[in-house]
Amino acid sequence: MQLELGSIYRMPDAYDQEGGVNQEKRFAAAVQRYKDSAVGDKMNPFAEQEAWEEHQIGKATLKFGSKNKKQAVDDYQYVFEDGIDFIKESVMDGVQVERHKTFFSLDSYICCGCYLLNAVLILDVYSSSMKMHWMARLLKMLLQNLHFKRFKYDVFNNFRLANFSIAYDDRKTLPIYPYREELLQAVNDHQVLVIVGETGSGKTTQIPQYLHEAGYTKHGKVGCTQPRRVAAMSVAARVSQEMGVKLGHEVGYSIRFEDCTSEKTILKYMTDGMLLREFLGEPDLASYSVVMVDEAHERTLSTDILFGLVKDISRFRKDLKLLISSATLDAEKFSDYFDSAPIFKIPGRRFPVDIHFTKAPEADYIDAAIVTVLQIHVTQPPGDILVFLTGQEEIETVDEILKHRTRGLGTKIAELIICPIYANLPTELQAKIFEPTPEGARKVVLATNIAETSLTIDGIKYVVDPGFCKIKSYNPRTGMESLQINPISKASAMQRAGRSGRTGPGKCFRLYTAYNYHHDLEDNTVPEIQRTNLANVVLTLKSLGIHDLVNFDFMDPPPSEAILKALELLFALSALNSKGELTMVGRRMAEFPLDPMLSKMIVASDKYKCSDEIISIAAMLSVGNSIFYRPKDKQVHADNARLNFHTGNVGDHIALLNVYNSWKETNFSTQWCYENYIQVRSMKRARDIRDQLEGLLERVEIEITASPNDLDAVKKAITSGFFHHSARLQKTGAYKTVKNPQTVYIHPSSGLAQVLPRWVIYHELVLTAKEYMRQVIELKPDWLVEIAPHYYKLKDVEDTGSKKMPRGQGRAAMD
DNA sequence: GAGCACTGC
Repeated sequence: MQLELGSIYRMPDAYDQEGGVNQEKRFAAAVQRYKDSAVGDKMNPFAEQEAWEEHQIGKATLKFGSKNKKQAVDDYQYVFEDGIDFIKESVMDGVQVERHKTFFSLDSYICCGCYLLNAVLILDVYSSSMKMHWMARLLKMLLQNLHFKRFKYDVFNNFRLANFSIAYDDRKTLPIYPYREELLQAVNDHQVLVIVGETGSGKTTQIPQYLHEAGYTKHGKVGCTQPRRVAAMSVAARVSQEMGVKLGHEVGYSIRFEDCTSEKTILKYMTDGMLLREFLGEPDLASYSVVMVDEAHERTLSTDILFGLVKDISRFRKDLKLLISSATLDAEKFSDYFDSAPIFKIPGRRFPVDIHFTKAPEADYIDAAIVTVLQIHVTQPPGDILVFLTGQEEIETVDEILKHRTRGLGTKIAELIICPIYANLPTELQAKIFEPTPEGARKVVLATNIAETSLTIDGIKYVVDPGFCKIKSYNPRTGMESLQINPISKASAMQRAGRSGRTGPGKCFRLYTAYNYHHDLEDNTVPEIQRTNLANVVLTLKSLGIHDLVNFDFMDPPPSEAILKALELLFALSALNSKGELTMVGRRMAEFPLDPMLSKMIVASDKYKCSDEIISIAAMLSVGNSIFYRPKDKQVHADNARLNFHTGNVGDHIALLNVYNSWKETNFSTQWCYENYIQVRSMKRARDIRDQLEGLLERVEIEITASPNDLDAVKKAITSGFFHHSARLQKTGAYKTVKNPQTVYIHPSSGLAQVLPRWVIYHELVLTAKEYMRQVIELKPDWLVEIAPHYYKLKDVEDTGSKKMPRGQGRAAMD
């Protein structure tokens, strides 16, 4: 199909008033090149738009009724014998989509154009007529895609140049713009405002600018929090472009490891956790005139704590304006919490999404998902598919089965490109999902929850939602965490469905019945604060001078048992005194952005002269369990590589230290990581954390000292933080925790899993198939009494059962 | 001898 020049040029939005004539010439040249290229004819960048228009026309004539029903049934004629019967139940309406579709089409066109032609030229043509918003999106898309790396520089240059001339006008086309005056009036009249802004409304980028234009930045900053680092960075970058200032000057962002602000900064985007940290240094947020908590509906731990804090300070700082921005579903809850604050609604931009449920419940959602994918592939028009699964293992299984089944069908069906994506997947493999789908093929993205909020994939038209996800929960009684598969909430289901309506009208296939949806799913996911270990939260609040935690004004209070457990722990770590006040130790601990037990371990390392080793261990532990890479087909090699760091049965903490130090010796070599089955990304993170901790040591006046030949010193420092995570070997080969006795096991991935020392200290308890201790070191029982005499008495650690120990066990390296 | 959703400081 030929590219229709006029179809672009007639669109008023794409037309630049002043530069029109020049633009036209340049554009014509670009298009000529496009036509000259061999591949030019193969693409129809506007297919998507045409399909959409067709759909809209169809909608106008068909409307509802029996005719509509019939079509839905026709759509899903079975191709496979065991096909799944879907019923279209509802349509999630798109909002304000009139002309914006143009730009969706344009950027996918340009994307192809960059790839096949000349990035600079095409962008040059469009740069002054294209909406900033799509420009930013496009840029993101280009940078994310490995194929486009070499265009980075040029695109960026054009992007910048383009901005100066068009920034202001473009802002006027966002859906929020007509509400500008009304919004500013509302902010003026009320101290707290709940803003309901759907995706694409422009609230995150525009509201802080409106406030700045209205003079709110004269006496303080406008701060805007985001739940994720990338969001804070990219939004700040966009706003600085729109305002025509350099990033880090008037507009900046602040995230961990990276403070891109200066004294000039008046619009500051940051992660929610970062604002929480700022509270510690500035408990009344005196330097802010407005705080906007964005994406509040996500209810991250930090957001929830921020709510309590900002609500509190708004009582005595009447000049501080609060904006809470959230998705539609729970706006009233936010309003109630903030003393009936008014709700301000702003429409967004999204295409309509048809929602289909299964007629009958599906017993096996994995199988149902596979069948649905194939059904879509065979019966539905082009468009990529996104399948939500719960974890790596499921993704690998579905990947295999899909490959197997499509191979069986041979050339009868079009090519199906399968792309797995989950957070622990190495970055270079993740990039695959952003590659454009070749003509005639269809892409299936198998994703975890990462695709629900954290990353968006263009071109997704169909979403398959089995209705499950893995959720972490915490049992305060046993101190055990578990990661289990749970049904998702309605809010989550809506979010997943919406993922198909980003670049055109979409369809969502839910692998559960409409009855299940309405009757069995919770409205919202239980907020994190109610299912997590609160030790760190309590320490933070205590260091802010908040003493009465049980009566702290949480929007959804955590279980009081969890608070008491946290208080107990902090007392045992001597971070709190018997009156519940912060001690000197506690004050030092609060400086570290770590779990209190890790912080205590660092503070204690001063005494044992091994702070150098301890901060490496703390950094490695806080990266989590994603250090070692263990692909399915090379498990034996990976396990051997891991055991190399464990010679002498030194314990997992020391093994982690060995990993870090070996990596450091290679001058942080990437190659070394590959050779040893270690995740580069995790190691870099560990290095960043370690650097930060090193800086903080100075702040709490702990000298950096190393005791390379005294592992006992290191283990004693660890014990100082983790003494209540002690366990003793039983006759059966299981362990029993010393306080609050329960039966636990060493995790098979531990270097000590075959050794079974008599006494161990563990880093964490995780409930999976069994109650497992993850990251274990051996311990001399007298240390417990020596290090924590207030917690252990001699009788607790008497080795009464030692003679009955099974032969060959309980004799580890330390004898 | 088993299995690590996702963020954030």
